Amino acid sequence: MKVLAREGAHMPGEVQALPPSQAEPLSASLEDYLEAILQVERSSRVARVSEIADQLGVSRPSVTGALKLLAGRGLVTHARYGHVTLTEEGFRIALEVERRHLAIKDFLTGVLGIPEERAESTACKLEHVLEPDTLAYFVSYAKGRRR
Amino acid sequence: MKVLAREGAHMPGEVQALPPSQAEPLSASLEDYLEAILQVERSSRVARVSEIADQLGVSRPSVTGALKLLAGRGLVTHARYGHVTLTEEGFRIALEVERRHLAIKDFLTGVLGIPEERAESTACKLEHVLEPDTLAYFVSYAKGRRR
DNA sequence: GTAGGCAGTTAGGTATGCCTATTTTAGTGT
DNA sequence: ACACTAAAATAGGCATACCTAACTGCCTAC
Repeated sequence: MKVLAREGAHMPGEVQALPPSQAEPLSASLEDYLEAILQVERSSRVARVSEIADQLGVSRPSVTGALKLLAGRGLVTHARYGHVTLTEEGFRIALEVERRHLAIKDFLTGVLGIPEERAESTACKLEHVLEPDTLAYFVSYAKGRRR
Repeated sequence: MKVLAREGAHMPGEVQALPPSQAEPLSASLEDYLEAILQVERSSRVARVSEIADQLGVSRPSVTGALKLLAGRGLVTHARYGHVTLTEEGFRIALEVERRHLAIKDFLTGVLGIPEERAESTACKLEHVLEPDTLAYFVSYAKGRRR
């Protein structure tokens, strides 16, 4: 019973000189940063490093580092000592992540009856783990049940 | 809207001179190793490093490394160049992990109708993410539905 | 009894993601 | 104008979890 290779596995076979500008899926962590930036933008108009840090419960240097990666992929704009802005593409992805998050949370509260707060934190984790078409099963089950 | 601190966060506040022999929850990865060892033990009587490596799709050195950690926590017995055996405690945990895995898989296939193979790989990921009492909601929902 | 071969270990390295401590910068108040 | 402060960036580290390459030890076949 052979199990699939791990996600994080290091595959030096096909070397990839350039940084993963596009393509290559975002890590769970970077998705979280995008989602957090979206939320901070909404509540504060402009996103600043410290707000993002507070939102995610990480240190500011961690945010700075993540922003560098996201900027490298063209998902955020971020001038030194300046504000953080989602690019069009970054915004699109952030919305997508948020959509998944809400769908999962709805399932957990609506179908399973898990309390709000627990559903929230669980959704945070599930949203990075469920493949899109797997998530679709959750969504359509919830929908069928509502009908 | 403050989010909880990340799981992997480095918390040097309370220093911990000794290695995490007991206490401290196992990482997802180490749980996977325990589960894999259990399965290999069942199919081969004795677990060997290469079988565990094959089972998980990782290299042999990765297994050796993980075994060192698990042995340090008293969860496996592992003589250099010898067989790997789960201790009583390791066995208990491995069973628990497997139980969670199966419960999740049952939910995915039985309730949501997700196909076997996809349910299997999804369960692998969910099993490390769902808190015990959250999992209980999944289980009891499936049960209520069966009735 | 010894030579190979293969399982297993060690050595060393990469990637991610986080941290603290320290420095730099920009904006503000006087 | 300039000093101060608070935010942000660097520098340097640690933990986890992988990898490849190279070495070691065991066991078997001759």
